[in-house]
Amino acid sequence: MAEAKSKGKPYSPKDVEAKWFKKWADAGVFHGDPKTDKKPYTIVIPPPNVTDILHLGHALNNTIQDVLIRRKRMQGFEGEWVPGSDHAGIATQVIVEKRLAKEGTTRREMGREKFIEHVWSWANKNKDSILGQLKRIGSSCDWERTRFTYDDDLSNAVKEVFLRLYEKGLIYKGHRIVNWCPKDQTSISDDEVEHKEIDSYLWHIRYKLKGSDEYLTVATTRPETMLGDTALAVNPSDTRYKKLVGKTVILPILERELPIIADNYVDMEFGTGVVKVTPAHDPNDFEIGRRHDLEQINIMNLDGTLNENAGKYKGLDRYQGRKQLLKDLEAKGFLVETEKYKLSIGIHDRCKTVVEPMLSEQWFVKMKPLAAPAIEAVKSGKLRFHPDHWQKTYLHWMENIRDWCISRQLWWGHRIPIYYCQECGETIAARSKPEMCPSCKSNIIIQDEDVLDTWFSSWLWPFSVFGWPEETDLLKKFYPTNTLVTGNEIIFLWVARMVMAGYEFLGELPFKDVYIHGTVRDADGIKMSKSLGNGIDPVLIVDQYGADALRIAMILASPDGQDPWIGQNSFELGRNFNNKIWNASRFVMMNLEDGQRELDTLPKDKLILIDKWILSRLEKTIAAVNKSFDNFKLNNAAKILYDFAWKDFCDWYIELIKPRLYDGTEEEKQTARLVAGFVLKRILQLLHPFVPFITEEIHAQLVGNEDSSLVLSQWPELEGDFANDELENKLNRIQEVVNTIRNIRAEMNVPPGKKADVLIRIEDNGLGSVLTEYFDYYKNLARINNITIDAEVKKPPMSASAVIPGAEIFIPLEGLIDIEFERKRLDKDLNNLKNQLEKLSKKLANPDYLANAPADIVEKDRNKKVDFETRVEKLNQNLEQLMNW
RNA sequence: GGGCAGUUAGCUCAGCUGGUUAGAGCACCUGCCUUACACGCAGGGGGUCACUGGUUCGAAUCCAGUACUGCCCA
Repeated sequence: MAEAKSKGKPYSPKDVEAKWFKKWADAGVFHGDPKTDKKPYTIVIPPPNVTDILHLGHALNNTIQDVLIRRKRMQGFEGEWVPGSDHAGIATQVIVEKRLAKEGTTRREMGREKFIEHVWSWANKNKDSILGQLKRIGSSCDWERTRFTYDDDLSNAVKEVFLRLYEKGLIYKGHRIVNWCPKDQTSISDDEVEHKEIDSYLWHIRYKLKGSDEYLTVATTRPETMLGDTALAVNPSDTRYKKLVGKTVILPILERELPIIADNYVDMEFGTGVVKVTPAHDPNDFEIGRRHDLEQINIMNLDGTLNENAGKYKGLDRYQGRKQLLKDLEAKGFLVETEKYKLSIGIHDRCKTVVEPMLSEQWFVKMKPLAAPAIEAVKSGKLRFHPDHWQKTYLHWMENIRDWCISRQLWWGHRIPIYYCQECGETIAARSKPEMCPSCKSNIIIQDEDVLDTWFSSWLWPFSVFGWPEETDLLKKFYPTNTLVTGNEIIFLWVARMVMAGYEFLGELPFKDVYIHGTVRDADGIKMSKSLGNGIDPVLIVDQYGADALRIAMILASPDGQDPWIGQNSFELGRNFNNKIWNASRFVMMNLEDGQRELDTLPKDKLILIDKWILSRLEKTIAAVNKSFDNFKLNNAAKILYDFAWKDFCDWYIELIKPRLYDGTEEEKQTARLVAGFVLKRILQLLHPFVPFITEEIHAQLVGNEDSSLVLSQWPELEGDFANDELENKLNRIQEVVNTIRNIRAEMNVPPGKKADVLIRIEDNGLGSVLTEYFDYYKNLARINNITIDAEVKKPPMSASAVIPGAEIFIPLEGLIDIEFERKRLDKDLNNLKNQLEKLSKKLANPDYLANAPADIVEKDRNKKVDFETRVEKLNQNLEQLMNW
């Protein structure tokens, strides 16, 4: 098999991209100037975790930010896009610990200081990789202002915030049931717990009533916690158990005595209506315990094994203990039933360990007071989500906000700025370690061992990156930021908290628009992530297809707020598009004489229909693209440009100007060149935010000057007087004729090399004159030899025909025509038309329709009907004639 | 259990405030290396718009309900 040959050379992104990124960086065009008079447009990057390198999900996130800010720079804004990364407390520590385990050591063996050093080197390595990846996809960040959530100045902000909230009484330390991860041995916040439904059991266990042979049966999903039971509870209005309240039961195995109490929390319908109460191991039981002043018995060690309170089960892991306990219960006749049950369990989102509700002393932030302005911001429309339905999610969370557990029993993170006097027990909040205790003057002072939740630094990101709490120039110029671009999974964890922090510490919201994009999935619809192993490194795609291909493909594949499915051929689409633009530009440049670099001038009095048409299309395209941007519909904007560039400009305009460029007069040539250059330049500008490298390269070649950059050029303006429907319609008629002839030729198998004669019988004089006037321009598109356009045209024998609105087209095909085939073709058209006509006739015969529908719609349908009727008639005639051949 | 999305061609998706002959890309079929582009050009096949009701002269589009899918919260 002969290999398909390619004549031209396809666009090769490699050198172009490296060259331009360096030029931009050297010129400092991404470095926002706080002293400028220009209006700022600020974005802070959602700092990627240093746990790992980036995948395509991040590529989408950052491409969107880049597209937005590049356009704004072109519109004359001072752009400032702050890049950086997040130390990602637990996540990073977990990963480093895993690696240590492989090397046969642990962090405890290593010690705090050495371990932290270790994590730093890991973090630094990934930080560099991440920034490198961002650069490779073309991110126009301010690389001189890269930040890390664990940097000194950002840590300063964290301390400041903690102390302010502490002084305000919004941070408190409390004994609470928290989500405990036995594997990482730290508390985690509610928002770090994933809920999952699993198949489990409901165990029915009976407790003996003291001084009686009666038993009470309790149903539980976590039988091992019974070792910490301190009561049984029933609903006070449950008549079944009313008389038992106040009595005592004997806890099986451990044989402790437990009171029977009444509490409204108990659901009479669930299980037997009797519940065991374990205040130290369940949040609801904790509350019951508080109300009834019950003892709290902790039966578990921090690693999830059972402690001395568990009696003979001491030392067993929680699940081993459960197994053993159930065996014993069964042996002694306490286990009365094992029922299959669907259970929802909490899992630590970072390490996937089942979370244990555990009583412990932790630091919390009171959230209610912080939420109020953050709710108001959305309700009043100052803060907008795109797509806007996400505001419902945000508001629901905000309105049901719970206190935030911020302490973590980790080493990697901001140490809590709280000190304890070892002599008198005084708690001291301070920026640094106090010399002596303010109350007893002791100098034996130690700092709280715990660190802060990683989000306690992230929620300050929009201002901590600019040096807050210092009142820096940067802060004044670039805060509040404009747009936050992120995924929906961190609306609570991050977005909502940033809004609260913005209002609390700066008195102003941190951003005005929140653009929520979908989560990238692979070709099988599986969410892309490094831990699942289906995460693709964007750099691999850049190497293969180019950054521009990656970018435009990701945008085109990302429906509005929905999850995009990204497979290999997604990127081919982008590469092909870039290649198309490249070649179209090469064509235009080939035809622009070397000295002729005028891209902003139009010879308005020399324009012909074709030129006016593309300018009209251009103007409408600019308007539509702007509208899409304003509504944060980037996918739509990209699609509009894709279609305009490929279909209108390449497929039609370029083809339609070839006759002028090849055979026209000097003036005609010049007009075509000027318009082509004018439109091409604007295509490049409009596309530049999406595909910055290739557009910059073409533009430089076009103007013959590598210093003239698109980055700070103007975003195309509407000229205002080009858009013209009537004129577009005229060109559409020409396109229809060309399409129809092409169709006939293809269906009748006319060889492409053979030019045909065409006869057109026109009814509509307007159409006739357009077709006549522009024949020279479109004749090659339809491969026409001679044309006859006249109202009196007679259908030649042995010709194929087609009927379009206002005209009939005949192509004599002596020797080529297959009459049977032609009959079938016409039949198909005829049937199609007849169906349409029938529907339309019914509609127009309906008096209700005529009475209610707007006049212009009815008028349109009437015209359509007339057109259908004449076309049916003509098709019939043509069919009849076929019979006579 | 509550909430939020979604269900349109084999696949991934457009289709705005109801009136189009329901579109695109990929895949598929046919013909073409036509001096910008085979990463291309031209043509073609393919959809009872999840289902059931309702509103309306008219519904892929609005309303209600049902089913299924995904996500979030409890």
